[in-house]
Amino acid sequence: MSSAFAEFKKMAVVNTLRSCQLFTGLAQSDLQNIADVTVVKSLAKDEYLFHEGDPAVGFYVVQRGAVNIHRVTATGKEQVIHVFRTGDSFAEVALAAPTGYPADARALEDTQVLLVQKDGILALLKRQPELALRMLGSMSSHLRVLVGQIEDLTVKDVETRLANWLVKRCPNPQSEIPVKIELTTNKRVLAAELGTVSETFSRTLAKFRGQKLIAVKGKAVTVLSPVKLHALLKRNLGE
Amino acid sequence: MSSAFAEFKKMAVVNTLRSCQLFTGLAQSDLQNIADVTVVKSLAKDEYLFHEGDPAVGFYVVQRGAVNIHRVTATGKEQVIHVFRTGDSFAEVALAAPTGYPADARALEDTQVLLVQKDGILALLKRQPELALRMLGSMSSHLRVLVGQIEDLTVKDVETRLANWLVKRCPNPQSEIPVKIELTTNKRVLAAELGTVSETFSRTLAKFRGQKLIAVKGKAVTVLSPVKLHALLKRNLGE
DNA sequence: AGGTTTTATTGACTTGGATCAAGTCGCATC
DNA sequence: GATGCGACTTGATCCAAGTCAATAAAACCT
Repeated sequence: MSSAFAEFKKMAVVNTLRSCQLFTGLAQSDLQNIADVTVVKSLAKDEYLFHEGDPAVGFYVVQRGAVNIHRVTATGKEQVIHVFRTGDSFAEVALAAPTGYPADARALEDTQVLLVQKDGILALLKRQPELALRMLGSMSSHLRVLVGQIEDLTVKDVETRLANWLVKRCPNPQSEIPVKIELTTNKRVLAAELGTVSETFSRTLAKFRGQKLIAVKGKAVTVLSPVKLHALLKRNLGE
Repeated sequence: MSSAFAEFKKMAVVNTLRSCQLFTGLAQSDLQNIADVTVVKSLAKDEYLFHEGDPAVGFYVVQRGAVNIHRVTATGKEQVIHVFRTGDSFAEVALAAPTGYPADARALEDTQVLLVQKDGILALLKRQPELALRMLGSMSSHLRVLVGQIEDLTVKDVETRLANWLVKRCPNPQSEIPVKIELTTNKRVLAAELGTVSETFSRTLAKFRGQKLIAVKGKAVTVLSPVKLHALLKRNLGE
């Protein structure tokens, strides 16, 4: 029975792996090989997955929930680097690192992640150069995100960052049709993701509300006119 | 003769590759294979190597000089992401990316770089999984730098960033012995590297000068007491 | 329902650092 | 040595956004 149950669990893992960007298009046999070196981890809300400096045991794929990657400074301030959600992979940096993880990881809600274990996947990579290229690709896209974020934090103001965030979530930024966006986290976390504090976030929402660009009702933000918000964004970036 | 000359050039390339962090410990034959897919590029001061969005033809190793990686915003402001110098590799992101380069690259002085061509190195990586792992390692260290930089930009003020920059350049931060640091670029570029403008940079130097922590004479900055500067740094980070 | 805690909003105040505007120094070229 | 130009310094001003503080509004209990 234990074996049948194990088979079942492995299938579930394979399915999650397949849905992950990093592994799309891989052959079933490859996915099964990866599943063999993978373990499932459950995290309660606010539980830490790892801390900065912890020895790197592998990288992760989010199966359910959300994981906040951040750094804590000596002053106790928390700088959010990224929030990863279902289907995202993170901490690939672990594979190549002689040192530990470069940041902290904490579950924002009840979460399940797959830990793809370092030793196992490294052995696999040696036999599967294609897979190694994929990992390179995944890390490069994370690099891009970071590069973009550095630009964000230094040159754009909060208004621009929020406008950008909202526009990104509109199916068609050229449209006149209102778009309702349901916030998946509380506003303090969202503010941190945008590199600011909740008060400033609140004020900026209020400003947009005053300009009739959005309407807010609890956790639901409605972009009244995507095209107008998009215009404001372009204006802010433009000159 | 042409063949003998080509051999000589290849040897020079191999030597540069070997001195690059990314390739340390590789077998001579591997290096030669890489050299075969590499071309040398010379850049005059201020010449651009590539622009954001340019199709990625490969990644680079600095043989001589310095390359400034930056982004230019719509407003014309330039945010320095990193300055790479002799022996550094950069734009490895090119290998895995379907899109173009994510930033601009410009020579800060007369510079020579090696272009490791995408197609060639990819074919090589497929045959040499070990090499792929090394590249993963290199990218991960870049990722770490970026993560650190995000923290720097958001959490630390200019005074702290400059103190950190200076302390890093002291052989022994605990020492009482003055250390003379020769600036390799003009102060505007240096200010940009630290995420600020030349005026603020100037003021901060002046502040340190007032506290007798440093002495400035042209392009020579002397840290009068590394241990005192280090103490200030710790104090700033501490609380 | 009523009380308690968490989360959001708004106002008043403060500040780091960017920007604008004068200088000043260094040094190359005629 | 004059002149002119870029690099640097210093002063004055302004603004975005963080902090502190006081509600207000939800969410969560028994």
